[in-house]
Amino acid sequence: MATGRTHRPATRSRGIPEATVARLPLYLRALTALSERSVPTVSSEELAAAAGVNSAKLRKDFSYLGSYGTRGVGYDVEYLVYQISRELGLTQDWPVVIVGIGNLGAALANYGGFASRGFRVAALIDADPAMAGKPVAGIPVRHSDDLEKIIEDNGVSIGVIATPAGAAQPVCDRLVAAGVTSILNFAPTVLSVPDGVDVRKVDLSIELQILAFHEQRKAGEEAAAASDGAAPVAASRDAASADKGPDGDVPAVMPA
Amino acid sequence: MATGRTHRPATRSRGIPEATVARLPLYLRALTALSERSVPTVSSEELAAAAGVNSAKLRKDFSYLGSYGTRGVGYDVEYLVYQISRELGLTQDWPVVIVGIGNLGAALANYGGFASRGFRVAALIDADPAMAGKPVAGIPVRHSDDLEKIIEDNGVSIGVIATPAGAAQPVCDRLVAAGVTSILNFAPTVLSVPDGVDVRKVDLSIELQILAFHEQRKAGEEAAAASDGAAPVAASRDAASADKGPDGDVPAVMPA
DNA sequence: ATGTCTTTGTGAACGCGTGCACAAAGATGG
DNA sequence: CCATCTTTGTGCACGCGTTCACAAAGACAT
Repeated sequence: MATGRTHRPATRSRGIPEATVARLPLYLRALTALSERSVPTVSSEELAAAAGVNSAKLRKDFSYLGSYGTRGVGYDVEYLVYQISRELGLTQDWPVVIVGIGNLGAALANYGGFASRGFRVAALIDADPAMAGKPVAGIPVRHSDDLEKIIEDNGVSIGVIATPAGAAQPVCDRLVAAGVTSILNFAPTVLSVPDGVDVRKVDLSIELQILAFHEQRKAGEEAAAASDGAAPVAASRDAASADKGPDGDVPAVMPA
Repeated sequence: MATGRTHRPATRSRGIPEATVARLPLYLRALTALSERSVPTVSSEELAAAAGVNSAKLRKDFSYLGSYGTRGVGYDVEYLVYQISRELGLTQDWPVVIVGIGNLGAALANYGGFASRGFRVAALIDADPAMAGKPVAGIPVRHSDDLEKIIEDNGVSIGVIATPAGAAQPVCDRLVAAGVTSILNFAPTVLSVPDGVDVRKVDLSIELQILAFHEQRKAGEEAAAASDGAAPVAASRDAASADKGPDGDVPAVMPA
């Protein structure tokens, strides 16, 4: 049990590095698990292992929040859960709208982790009139004509876009015009937004392509040194395609 | 934005920086759009705008691949599409398995962008016997008993985990043991894998929490304009959170 | 009280990624 | 062939993030 604390209100709490912010939810998840197991305190080493990061990094991350640990003991789990929750803004309620109730949108609406931590699905919105009124995850779908009104009535500041690529930018513009200032974009498009609006994107296709790159590299390393210079452009494809066979998909354009 | 993770010290991917690799799919998408509009060449400035990045960054990224541009003109679109595709390993076919066919898994299976670029859903796998044989996105679901056999028969090296959190690590272990070396994890858990296996994670909850942090910060800055003047910068955070109104689930541990 | 032992918090060094700014390369026109 | 103009490719400097390593802080035993 943690004892006497001389915690000052963290004089430098402004300016938490972005990389640290991105890890706070990870720590919070690990801490919540510990809390449910009624673990009173945890060391940076243990918590770091649970969160899958380096312990020095974790300690430095926490140092941006303040001095919340006790030397020789570790961190009080409950206290830290609260501090991180507060820092992330999870002690308040965030109404969220999901726009585009297709396969993905429906899956997101059903996602349990949504409501678990301060986020509340205020409305599901779709452009298809046939969807209107139909309940998804227990919430009736609203037509996109009502988008602005829904945003305003519920004080929504976070929007999730799960529309097809072509509809994403128009939807985004409407969301922003209606007052949304944070957007989570699942559509495979680059959104352009005015200053002051945050956009984060989740892109399955990009993630897979990054994995494919590393996968190819691994395969190429095993298959000995297939020297692949930059100059011999034409037939450098033999590198790692042993079982490839013909593919008629290669662009014929090959400038000299 | 999805956050990539788990990189061992040796991240020298033939000299291409990780940050560059992560942007290549973005360039590829923009280039494909240009290609479909039969645009023959594009300048770094134009392409950068389309991809939502800085033009200097784009040129530096391309410089890691080689000298594929023509000064005074720009880049040949078709040629660049091919070069990037090859670099990312998209000129070959990547069989992929999706494990966990719930709401999310089904949505992923239906996702069009999957097959569009070298990725082929080799199998859908679920632990629920009632799901077995049932077609999802035109593909019959297989039971997880057959996981190892499916991996081996199809030469799968990329696995997608869309199971509940509790099942993710065991599934991951089985995938890795069966030969999978790249994993895309949608379950809200930190996966531990042996060296040589790449893991990328996509976590809706984390993305929302990051947005919430920035959202709270924006709200706090507006309120700071009408500040009382007692504690202008640092301690205003405590005051700001105190005015968040009643929220019932604050941990009791609240040291003064 | 004093010493020992554990663990935090952080100064400092290092490496990666970004953006600037410009010389070199090549196209284009006369 | 020469001059001019456009755009690439990159050297360089800077800032952020990571990691190391250790002094300081506190718990705990004697």
